[in-house]
Amino acid sequence: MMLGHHFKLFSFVFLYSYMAIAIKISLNEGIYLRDPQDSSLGRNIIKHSILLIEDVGFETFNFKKLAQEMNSTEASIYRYFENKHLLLIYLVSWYWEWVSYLIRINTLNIEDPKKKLEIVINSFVSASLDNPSTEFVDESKLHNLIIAEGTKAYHTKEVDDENGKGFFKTYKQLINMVAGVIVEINPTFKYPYALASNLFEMSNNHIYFAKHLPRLTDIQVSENKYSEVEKMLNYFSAKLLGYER
Amino acid sequence: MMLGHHFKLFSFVFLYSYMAIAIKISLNEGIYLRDPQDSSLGRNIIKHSILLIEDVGFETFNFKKLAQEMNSTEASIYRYFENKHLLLIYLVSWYWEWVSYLIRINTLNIEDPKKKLEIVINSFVSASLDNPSTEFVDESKLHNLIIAEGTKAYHTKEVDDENGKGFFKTYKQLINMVAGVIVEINPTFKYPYALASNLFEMSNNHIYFAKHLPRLTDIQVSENKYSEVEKMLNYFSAKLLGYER
DNA sequence: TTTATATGATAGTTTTACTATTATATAAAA
DNA sequence: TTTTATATAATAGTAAAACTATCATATAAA
Repeated sequence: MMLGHHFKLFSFVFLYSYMAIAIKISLNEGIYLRDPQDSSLGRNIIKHSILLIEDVGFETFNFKKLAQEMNSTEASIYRYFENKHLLLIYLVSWYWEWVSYLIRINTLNIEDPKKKLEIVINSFVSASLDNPSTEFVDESKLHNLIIAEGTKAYHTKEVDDENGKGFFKTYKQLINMVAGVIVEINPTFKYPYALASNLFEMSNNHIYFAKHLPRLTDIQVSENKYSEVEKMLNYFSAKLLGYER
Repeated sequence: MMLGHHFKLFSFVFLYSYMAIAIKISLNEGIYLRDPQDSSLGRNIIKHSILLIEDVGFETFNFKKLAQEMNSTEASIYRYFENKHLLLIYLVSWYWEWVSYLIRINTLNIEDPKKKLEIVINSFVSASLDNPSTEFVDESKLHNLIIAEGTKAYHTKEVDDENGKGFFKTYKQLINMVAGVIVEINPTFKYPYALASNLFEMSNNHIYFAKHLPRLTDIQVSENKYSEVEKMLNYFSAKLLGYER
């Protein structure tokens, strides 16, 4: 039993350091003041900000409440992020990077681009499920946050300035990868980037609509089961790119 | 000359009262404390808030700045709207109502549902152009505001509560009308509401992308000329609903 | 052991988001 | 015409949000 406990602890530590090396998410350094992945306080900021924003909404979320929630201080959080807007960009970027990673590993041995696009769509819709990236990021909660608040990261007056600094590069790379798959399926399709970004945005939008404004969509969701959204996006893609399913 | 002046004034008054009767936009009364259409101060709030939000962005916009801009006081504005969030809902609702109105009058004598959908798409894309609704609402600026800030009206923690109060009814009615056209074109199409809302959101999104994050789209826009967006949306619709263009 | 660095504790400033009060102008009712 | 109701302006104030600054202490690196 003592040995068992010891082993468990060891495997946890191993798992953790493996994760940290293997898929440490690398994000634009301009987003943060100090890399939150490099300290337990930083990881706590990420962890609790996901929970708190999801709970109270981005508008009512602030660093004071976050500090209380994690038993730290406002000033300490300000040493990691200039303001809550940049923290949101960090979280959203994390999500984009995570979805990219999911798509990359799940399409590794896949040749058929139609099958690849199915995996892309499945990753958009259920990036929450399967393997978690790290113990401090709850992917399911993060996905919910993206669905409700994600577009606020780039719908601001600072978008051009921040885009110039490369803050949205991970999103553009993700869309670029998906557009590549679309072109593989149909090289004559005129709107690969628009379709790629639309599939991503539509996925989040219609999950949100199903939950809050159901008359704006046809699909239904129940308890984080998004199979109808997935079916719809696959249907749209097949129709637009001209293949049967 | 005296007569001329008098006549001009008269025609202005006539025009104004005609407008007020003919297309006074009726919006859910819960959105405002006092109907801004009923006083010149109220109309000034609408007029200047559109200009100011478009100029500084919704996050940095506040009632103090708005009051300065229109030579009034913060307290006076608060008698019309509880807070800036409800003012945004008002402006967004106005836009939805205006687009609905445009679609209604422009499809009045049209029989062919495919032609109707083209008019719908044209209204989504260029609701800014053609006839203005009233002299105090700059439709072109309002459209820009919707493109940049529109979805913030319903991406909040209050969405369920406010939806219960009917604040988003005009949006749902608009989408319902468009879904009706879609069903006319193809009665077997499984996602009429999703396609309708997606056409609307996609229109705004890709205009925004073209302006600020061009690598997320394939289309280009120049100086409020959105013909490429229109072409794309028509292409998407035709493909999805299975007809030639 | 020294020194650098991170965090906590505390306090403070400026701006935002309101609320309250009174005065005055204007419109409606008597 | 006078009274009365209502709208707006002017002013002042409060509470919270969004930071910034300082110093003490704990911990890690040199």
